[in-house]
Amino acid sequence: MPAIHRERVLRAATSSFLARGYGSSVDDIARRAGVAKQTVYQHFANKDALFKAVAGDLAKRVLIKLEGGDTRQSLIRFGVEYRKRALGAQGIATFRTLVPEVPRFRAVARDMYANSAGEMVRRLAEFLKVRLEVPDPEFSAEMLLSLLAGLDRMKRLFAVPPGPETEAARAARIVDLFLKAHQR
Amino acid sequence: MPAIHRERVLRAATSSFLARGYGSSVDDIARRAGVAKQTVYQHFANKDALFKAVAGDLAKRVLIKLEGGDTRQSLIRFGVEYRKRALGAQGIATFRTLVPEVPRFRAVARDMYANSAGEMVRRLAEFLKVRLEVPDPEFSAEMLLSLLAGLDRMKRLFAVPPGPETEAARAARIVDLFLKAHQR
DNA sequence: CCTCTGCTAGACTGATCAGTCTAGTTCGAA
DNA sequence: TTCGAACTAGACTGATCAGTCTAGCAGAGG
Repeated sequence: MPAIHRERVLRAATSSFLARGYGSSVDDIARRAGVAKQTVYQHFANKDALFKAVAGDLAKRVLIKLEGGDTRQSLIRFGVEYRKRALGAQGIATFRTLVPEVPRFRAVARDMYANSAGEMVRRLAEFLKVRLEVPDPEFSAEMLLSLLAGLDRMKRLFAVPPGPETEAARAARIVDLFLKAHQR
Repeated sequence: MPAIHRERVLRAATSSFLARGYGSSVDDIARRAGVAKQTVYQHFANKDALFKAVAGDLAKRVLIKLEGGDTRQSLIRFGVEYRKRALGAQGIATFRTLVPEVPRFRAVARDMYANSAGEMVRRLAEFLKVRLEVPDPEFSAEMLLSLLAGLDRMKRLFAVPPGPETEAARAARIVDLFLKAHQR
């Protein structure tokens, strides 16, 4: 089943689901895509299948590369970028859309975690193992990600306005705390 | 408007919302409460009002006291308890229920944050100020809470099975990392 | 005994929505 | 030119649900 409008439907579904959660209607998605409702069903068996396709796409948008150079500077750059994805409007909307539906899509949800945060842990652990010779790199990686997007994500999720600190300053402070905890 | 069955309705609504999110029906809530639908509407103007009442109650269930004694031991006890509330089945269900509805209840959501995580930050900051003479107690408190329930909450939310480490061991490890970062 | 309040059962309205169906149109390839 | 695949508009079915309405019951205070 070759498909001309599949991509168009997928993009529309993504923005519709992000805006209104799983509850957004197939009619709305078709309208946004500028496509007949029937066309949606030509490409996806049902709403659940469409949602899974969207969710799979969304998961991969968090991924970031860790670059070389000075360790502290690399981690700060990484921190700023990670926070931008995880705490930005789209990251938060993704969260709101996916989290409540996890119980109905457990397997997909686990895959999504593995492809996003899980993959970040792996990359970061590798970096820390080489740079800091940490005894348990995976644990340390998880702790750094927790510091970068723990309570701050909660604040965004609960509509709490952010403090005055710049993103760069906050990332630097967090990285410094993390590095201090890993001094010999 | 004195009210015999108000409490009963509220409890039923809590478990219904936790189980199926805001989408659970008023009929279901009435059935769980063993009460006529009309009775629900005698106590709450509409579904939104009922949801807000439930949400307000749920928020306060995270609160924990910090006890005296050895600093490290106090923090570990606190950590274990906090993780139990934040990462336990009910804490996760609460999260799933509230997070997607925040955009429709921004003011309530902010209050809920202030009464739960926000209040924990205040108490913890006070404790750290006295015990560790930390320069920015609020920042440190936020970082400890992030370490305790950052990525691990994500894992629970995305149905990732937890590792083999016991809760006590993990809390201790996290507290030790936190304390190391705050040595003079 | 009477009345008022909180309650009950359950029918009903109007809206939304997933998914189906009909009856076509468009266009490229054979 | 004919065929078929991908598409269109829009009507339709059946289900769910918030919220209203009717009619009536139970029991406590006066």
